[in-house]
Amino acid sequence: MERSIQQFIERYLSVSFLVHKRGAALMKCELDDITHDQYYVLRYICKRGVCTSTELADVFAVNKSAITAMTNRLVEKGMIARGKDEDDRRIIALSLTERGKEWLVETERKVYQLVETIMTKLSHEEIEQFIQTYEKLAKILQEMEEKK
Amino acid sequence: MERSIQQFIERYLSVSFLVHKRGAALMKCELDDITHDQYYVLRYICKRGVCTSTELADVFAVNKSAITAMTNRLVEKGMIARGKDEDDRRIIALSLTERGKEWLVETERKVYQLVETIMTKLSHEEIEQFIQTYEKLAKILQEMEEKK
DNA sequence: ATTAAATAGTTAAACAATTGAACTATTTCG
DNA sequence: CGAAATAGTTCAATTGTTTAACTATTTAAT
Repeated sequence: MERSIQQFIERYLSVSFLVHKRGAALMKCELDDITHDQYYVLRYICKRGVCTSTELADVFAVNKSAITAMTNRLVEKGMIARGKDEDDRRIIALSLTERGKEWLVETERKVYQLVETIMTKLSHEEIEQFIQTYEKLAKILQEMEEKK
Repeated sequence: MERSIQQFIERYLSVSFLVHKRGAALMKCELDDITHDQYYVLRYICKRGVCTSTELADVFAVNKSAITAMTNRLVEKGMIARGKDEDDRRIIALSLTERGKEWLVETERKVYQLVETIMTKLSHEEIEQFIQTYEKLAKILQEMEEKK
């Protein structure tokens, strides 16, 4: 293995886990009663409008039963609702409740503010480049999973 | 809030969680019997040679009791050992056992190989830039926590 | 048209990661 | 000395996760 690649890997492994952990810890302060993971599920459902357990399991790369447990908690908290699909009665359609929508709008405001205070310490060019590469990585990982 | 910053934040939130989740899922395949989180703790202890619970709790931004639980599991698995500090008898010195060292060497080989197949789809310049920005973020997050 | 296979989701048992509060043991310092 | 600070553990509770077995429904092959 090439020497420089090896150093990249070492640096990447060291830094990526830390940023995720510390980022989650900071974010948690803004997420009253909802966990970090639950926040991302709510975000995803909001963006899609309606979605299924199977889709969530695919996107977040976990088993469907993990999604069942998670959505149970979100239903209990009044953030999402389970609906029916008339075309295929096996399907449960997940969507945000009014309360869920309100909570998310309010929380996004706080989270955006937090992320902004961090991002504005970098130049626009640097952020743009960073996110572009991040998006490439996401695409590569998705393709790798599809191959399996 | 500036329009472009807002878009950056949206893209960053969407992509960062996914890459972490999917990356962890892929990595899991290489980590026989050890979890993703445990792997990073072993890596950290290895890099430091010897370290304490308090240090781990600070670095990974969790409570000390989370570290106690985790190190208990790693001790049970024979990967780390608890030692004594002669100067200060409150301190427990954590270090890798021989078995832990061997496991880590073998696993790093596999993990590096995995990360390499992903990284080599990007240019050296792009990787370098990406990791540099990542390291800046880590530093910013650390400073924010120290202020609190 | 009937039946076998595939798909969507749930349940239950088990484990890992985490928090928070209460606790022990040790050290530091006014 | 005695109070405060520090290092770590314990315990109860919650969350996220996997795996295997399960129900209900749809698709597809003969």
